[in-house]
Amino acid sequence: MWNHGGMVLPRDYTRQNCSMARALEIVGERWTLLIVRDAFFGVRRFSDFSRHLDVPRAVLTERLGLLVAEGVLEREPGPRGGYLLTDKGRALWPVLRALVGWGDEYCAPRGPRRLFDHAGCGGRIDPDGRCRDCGAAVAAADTVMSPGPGFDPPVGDEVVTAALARPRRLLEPIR
Amino acid sequence: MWNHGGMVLPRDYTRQNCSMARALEIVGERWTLLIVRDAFFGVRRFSDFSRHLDVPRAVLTERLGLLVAEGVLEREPGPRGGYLLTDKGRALWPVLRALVGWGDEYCAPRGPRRLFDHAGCGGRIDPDGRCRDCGAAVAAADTVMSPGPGFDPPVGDEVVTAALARPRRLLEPIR
DNA sequence: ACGTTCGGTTCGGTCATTGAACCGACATGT
DNA sequence: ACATGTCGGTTCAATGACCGAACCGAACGT
Repeated sequence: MWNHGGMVLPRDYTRQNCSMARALEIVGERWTLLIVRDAFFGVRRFSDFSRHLDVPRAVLTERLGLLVAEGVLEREPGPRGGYLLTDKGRALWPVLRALVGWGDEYCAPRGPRRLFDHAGCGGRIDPDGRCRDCGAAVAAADTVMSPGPGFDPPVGDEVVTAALARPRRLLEPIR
Repeated sequence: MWNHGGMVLPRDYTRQNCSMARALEIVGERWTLLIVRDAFFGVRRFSDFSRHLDVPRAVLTERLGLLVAEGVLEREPGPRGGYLLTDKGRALWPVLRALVGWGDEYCAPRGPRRLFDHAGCGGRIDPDGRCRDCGAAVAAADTVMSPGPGFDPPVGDEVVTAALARPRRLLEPIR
């Protein structure tokens, strides 16, 4: 393995002299952003990430460890504590929102799969993160996510999949 | 190889029922977002991407081919035509801006490496893409990028690296 | 005409990812 | 007490992706 605890110049985006390259060293690997997305959706436990994402558990172990080491997630105290987003992790919300917005516009012929509304006033949230009604920049914690027209009803009976089929406030734990 | 020209359900983020997973199928692989970033910076030619990113040329060939196949880039006509961002590609700018903003805030102790200003009125552009002075949402084509306090002066003498050390308007070709 | 650059392709070695099996600690049921 | 299941991982062999270097024909510079 390449990193974990040692020096923190992994891959070799290093020479790029660009903050995006640094950011991608942390969240640019396969599965990582999907793990962070699930954390925004309220997933906190190893087994829930594993079942919902269907990622190999060895990879999940490595990614969660890296995200904790980089300060994106933190471990809940206790023997079987979950993984929670830190401030640094919650600051990734604009990145995820922008990616979802792009995917909705160009990769979702039946329209958005998930809609994001401002919990305060109920207005739809624009692609750039502003409430269409009150104009405020809306944080993840004030965002309510509901299934959109492109949403496919889930087939499995997992707790996580089922929970995401109903309107939910972001960051609220699923269990 | 897994895709290229055939059906378009590569990897297996497929079951995720989320536009972000679809987006990551296109731009989530190693190097891809850095290639797109360079395209915003005005890079158009295979050899310039290759030199500036120091990516293996076989990988660059594959990534450029995939981005063209997905409609993010298009090929300039002619024998040695460059790679240009399409509308779909230019729509990725908010994603890159958000990533750069996050990296600047959490991975750049000496401050931002690149500053983004509104070409119209000269105001700094906020992390969410608005001009601090005039309040408008600024498109990439109206953005001027300059070196910031965290910028390290380049060592090499490549055309691309040298060009990025001076203020430049995004999407303007480097040569 | 000649060397150089461009835009790749091919190749072997290395590294990462995958799916499956395995594991101890803990909880639950009977 | 005992069995059975869940949780949070680790280990392993096989596959796939990536890397660096070499090679190649077509276009360009002079």
